[in-house]
Amino acid sequence: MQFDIMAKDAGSNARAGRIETAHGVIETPIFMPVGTAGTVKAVHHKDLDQSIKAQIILGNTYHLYLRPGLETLERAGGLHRFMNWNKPMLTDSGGYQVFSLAHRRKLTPDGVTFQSHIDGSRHFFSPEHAMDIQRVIGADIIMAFDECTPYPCDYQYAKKSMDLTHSWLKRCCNHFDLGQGRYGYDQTLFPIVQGSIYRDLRADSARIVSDYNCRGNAIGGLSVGEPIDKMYELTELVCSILPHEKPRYLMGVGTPENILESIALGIDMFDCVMPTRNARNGMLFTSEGIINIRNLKWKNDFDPIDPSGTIFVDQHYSRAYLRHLFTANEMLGPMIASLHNLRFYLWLVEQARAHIIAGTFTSWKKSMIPGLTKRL
RNA sequence: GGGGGGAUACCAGAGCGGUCAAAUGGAGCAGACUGUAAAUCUGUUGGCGAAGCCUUCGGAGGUUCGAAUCCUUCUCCCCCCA
Repeated sequence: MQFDIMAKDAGSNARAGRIETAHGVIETPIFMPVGTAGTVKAVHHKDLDQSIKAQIILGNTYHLYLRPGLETLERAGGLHRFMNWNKPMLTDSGGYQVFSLAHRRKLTPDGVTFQSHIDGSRHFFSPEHAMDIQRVIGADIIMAFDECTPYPCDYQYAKKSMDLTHSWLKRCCNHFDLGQGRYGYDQTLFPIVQGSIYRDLRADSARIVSDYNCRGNAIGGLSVGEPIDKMYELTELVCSILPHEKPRYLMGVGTPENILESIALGIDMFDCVMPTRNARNGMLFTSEGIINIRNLKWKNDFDPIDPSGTIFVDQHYSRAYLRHLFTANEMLGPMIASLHNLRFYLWLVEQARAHIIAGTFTSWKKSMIPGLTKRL
């Protein structure tokens, strides 16, 4: 994997770059649709590729390990071939499940025992195991196994959690270096900065992570309920410490506004379930404002879903029709909304990139924010 | 023609003398959702309001301190036998 910075914004820390992987190029800043279980929910790969223009998608170690399981993934020749997605892919390590499935896992210095949300069976994940599983899945970029620190969190626990993540990072790197890609192409490991909302912890973590000299770095443990200003403050701090010549990935973020603000702070990569999950729940993001398509006000609105939208569904279907699909619980509704939201997110980062290159990013961002946060 | 059952909020449907503005579903309306246990979850649905007050359980009348609940009658619906 290689990263090149093509342009830097004058008025902020935003940059436009290019990541080259074995499965193709990613132009940054980029948003990565989340495909937890080997599918970006409700979206065909053809649409993901040609209409949404996704450049890289996510998979999840924990979910794929449980289903379909390693044997099937290995026999298939890895997740790329299993799901027939030939572009770049990234897998999360299961570190987020340490947080989101906190009530059904047991954490020890050695690793985490999860109780499956599917059948209740118990499975032990160590940092080494997380590396092995991600080797079998075969994503181009894989993530270190961490504890996504919960919020709120007192200083003592935040420190302990961060130290644990660091000790696991060492084990991840050691184990990762011993292995190799099993399908004939290289994989890259990204470490993850933790430290909750504490500036000194975040700074320590950023320095420690930087020292591993990986080819890209991630910031985790944010957007877990802390005030948004805190998230920006800590992102800015961590970006100032992480190496500038390597891609920075802000995990789990966020709203369209969060993404533009974080690009300005120096983030290159994002992922979030928001465009897909919220789409399935009837929320559409547009440059003019946020639409809750189930609301009565759209019942007889026969205008296109998003007149300035850049995917076929935006002009092809009316708001009234989409509302009808949601009201009637028709599966086409969530499908259309998912196509719309993902294209909007990809369009947004494409625009950000173009404006960084053109030198107009800061003013463009300022002009965009009101429309991104307004409720229609 | 004879016998029986029933009418409850938008719909379906509990309740069968005070703890009932009335269970529970559905539908409706609104909100939430940030490295996906999520096509999920939460709130709300007689009227005005902060507690509280006011009008409701097919219509009319009655019994009672008190009625959605008991009695009389009217209207309408369903079932069975001829």
